[in-house]
Amino acid sequence: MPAISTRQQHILDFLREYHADRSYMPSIREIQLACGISSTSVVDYNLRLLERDGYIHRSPDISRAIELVGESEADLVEVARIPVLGAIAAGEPIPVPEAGAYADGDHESFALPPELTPRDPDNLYALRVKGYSMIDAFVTDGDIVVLRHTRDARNGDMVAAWLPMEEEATLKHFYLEGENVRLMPANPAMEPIIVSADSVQVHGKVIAVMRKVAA
Amino acid sequence: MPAISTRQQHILDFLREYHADRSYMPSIREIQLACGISSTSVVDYNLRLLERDGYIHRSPDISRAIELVGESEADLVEVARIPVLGAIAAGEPIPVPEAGAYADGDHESFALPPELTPRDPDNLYALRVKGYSMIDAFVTDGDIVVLRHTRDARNGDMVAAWLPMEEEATLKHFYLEGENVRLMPANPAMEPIIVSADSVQVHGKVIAVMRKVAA
DNA sequence: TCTAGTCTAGAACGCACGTTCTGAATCCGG
DNA sequence: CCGGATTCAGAACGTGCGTTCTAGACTAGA
Repeated sequence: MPAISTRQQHILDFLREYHADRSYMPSIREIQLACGISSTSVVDYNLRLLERDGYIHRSPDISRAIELVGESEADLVEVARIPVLGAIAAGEPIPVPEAGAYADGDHESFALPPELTPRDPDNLYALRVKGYSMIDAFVTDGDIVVLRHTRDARNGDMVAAWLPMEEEATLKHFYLEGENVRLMPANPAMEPIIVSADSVQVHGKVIAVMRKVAA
Repeated sequence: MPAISTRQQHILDFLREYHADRSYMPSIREIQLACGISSTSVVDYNLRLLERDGYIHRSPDISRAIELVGESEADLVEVARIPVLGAIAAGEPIPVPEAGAYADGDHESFALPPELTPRDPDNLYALRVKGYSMIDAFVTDGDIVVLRHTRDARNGDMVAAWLPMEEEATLKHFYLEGENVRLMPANPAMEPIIVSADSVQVHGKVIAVMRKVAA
């Protein structure tokens, strides 16, 4: 990447700033005005140099057809926004997603990285873990668990379940065995729980877990 | 959001497709051609309706100044791309980031969500956890740990450390106490390790942990 | 059937804007 | 000191492109 004059740097900065507000690019004359340049030909001249050096790309005879190559455009990734519906703790009922809670900004939201996003990013929501009751699932206080809202789990899925009898929320692997449900901790050293199928409320499948340790 | 005619839907689709290739918007006449419309005034008419209904935003008298409101533009988030340098396991040395390994695509990369991104996203890298030796840090096989490469940790930081004497890699909270270093498991039920300061290689601070449980 | 509303056409207008031409500073190695 | 490369100015040209005017086609309700 060749060196760059201060005037060219000034133009590049203005392009970025302008594009951040509107989503289109400035005209030659707007660049001229903003950068205090006395002639459109000078703007054109410097834009040619910027294109030759690979900083921008232009399409001839087309208004505002300047593209910033690489940089910001490549770091932009489409992510799924997931609402954080509340907290999940051992002794408290699990917050239930109301209809229409997924789309809009009533709740704090969280951007799931593409690597963790399922093919079908619908019906996803997140809960903030409160307390240390779920360490057997390698989940601790402050973690964010991402769930898919569904009532039917398949064997082996990790689910968020509410046990009405025990009044307890938990994260366990789910196995349906006849009339009963076996809830297996992820940590094999812990004991499984076996309850009747109708005394388990499956709230969703666990898709991902994320934890911020430090800044 | 009011209903939308097929012609307007056609125009919206073309706007998205066009903007995906180039990063600017088509002119009225290009829309006319692409959508098989016989007059520029019809394009203008439908664009007015689309703006009235909140699908797009236009700036008068400015070429190609159509903005798609909400949707894709809002779901695009700037994320930090972090290289996954390798695996971290109990008995294997921790991979060391070589100079220049951060920027480019020699390695698999991972997009850290903005909520977990520190103010200063430099010197970050990620390791994939192999095995079950770090469950005392609530980290299990397959997890991704995000680290900041630094040799000096402050007390209380969770660090990735290599113990040459024991030939062991571990994730522990770091406390410097005189000549010694106390390494505390995140799980208070486990016992701390105390070693001399010069027999600990701190490889980095743990920034975040993420885990994909299911699709 | 009349009429108001919506949608479509064709054409022309006029500014917006990329481009180009000429010429003058400024910089630099020989 | 000099001749080429680089950068800057001013002006004019030609077209890209948003806008507007007029009017016809099609629907739906009175």
